[in-house]
Amino acid sequence: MDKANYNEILNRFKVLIKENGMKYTKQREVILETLFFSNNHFTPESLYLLIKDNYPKLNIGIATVYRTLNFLEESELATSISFGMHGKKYEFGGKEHHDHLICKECGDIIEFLDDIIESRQEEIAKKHNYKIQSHNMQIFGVCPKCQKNKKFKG
Amino acid sequence: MDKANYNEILNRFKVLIKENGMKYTKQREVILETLFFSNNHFTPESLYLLIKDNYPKLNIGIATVYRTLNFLEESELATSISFGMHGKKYEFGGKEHHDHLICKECGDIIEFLDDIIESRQEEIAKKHNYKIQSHNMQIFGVCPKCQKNKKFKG
DNA sequence: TTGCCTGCAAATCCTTTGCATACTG
DNA sequence: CAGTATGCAAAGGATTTGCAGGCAA
Repeated sequence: MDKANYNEILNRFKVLIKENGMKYTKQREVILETLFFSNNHFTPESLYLLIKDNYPKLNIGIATVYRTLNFLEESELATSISFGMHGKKYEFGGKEHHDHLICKECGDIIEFLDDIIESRQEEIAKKHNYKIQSHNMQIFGVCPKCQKNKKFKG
Repeated sequence: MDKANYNEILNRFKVLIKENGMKYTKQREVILETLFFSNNHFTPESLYLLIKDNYPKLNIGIATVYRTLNFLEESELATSISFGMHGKKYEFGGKEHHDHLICKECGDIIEFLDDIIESRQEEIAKKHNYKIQSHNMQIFGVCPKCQKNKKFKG
């Protein structure tokens, strides 16, 4: 399932690369692949480290990760969220839109989608004559796990 | 009106300063004052430049602006929002909670508050057993002014 | 073979820190 | 007068850029 889905994404990626007069490289492929399959939120550095781990034979530098993430974001194959504390994180961008519930203690992230909030947002933008492009909402709190830990600590 | 309000804030600020064994300085006062009265969203640098402009006799360094903004934010007298493009911005924090509608072209910001969204957020956090602390929502779009400009350009 | 990509290291940007001096209380 | 705050400049951390060699087309 995921696999089939991925091939579609990979094709879109290849087309984008060709359209931009760029070249298809192993590094670029691996970055997209990791974003897609790990289904996680990465800082450029954490993504870089994971790739080094998973593909020990592949030579990769962090500059390439930055460069590729920027390209992927422009192409809407990656999305970034920036939240105060834990820096800017990227995730695969081809998923359905969703928002984030973030633990301020451990940085853990839960994704959610709420139709009511979505439609209110549209209305608010319309009310102010803004042409809505995207939006981005984060709820910050303490996750159940960290609430427990805090209790034990004091 | 604002003036009376400001005195209250200023008192709170002075108390905070005393409580923390800190000292009341002109620089700190001017930073709070500017945040309060300009009712605007500032990067540390833009705030710094405005103050230099408005108080030519006052000697102020950007390090002090950073230091004071950090203190104000901890004390909840300033709030920051970070949105991808236009960096991290601070605003006076004593206002009622609100969210932001941001123009991606010119960085213009409209504040809004929507009760329905607010209550949905509480419910979502509760559903996931998160202890909610804060949240932060940005809608990105193009403001009416920039929509017009775009038309003329192309 | 051409010219884009890469890793590396240097450069840049933003923010914080160390230090000597200035000022508050 | 003691001890904090300041401005400046240097240090730090994150991201971008320049370059010489490597690889895709």
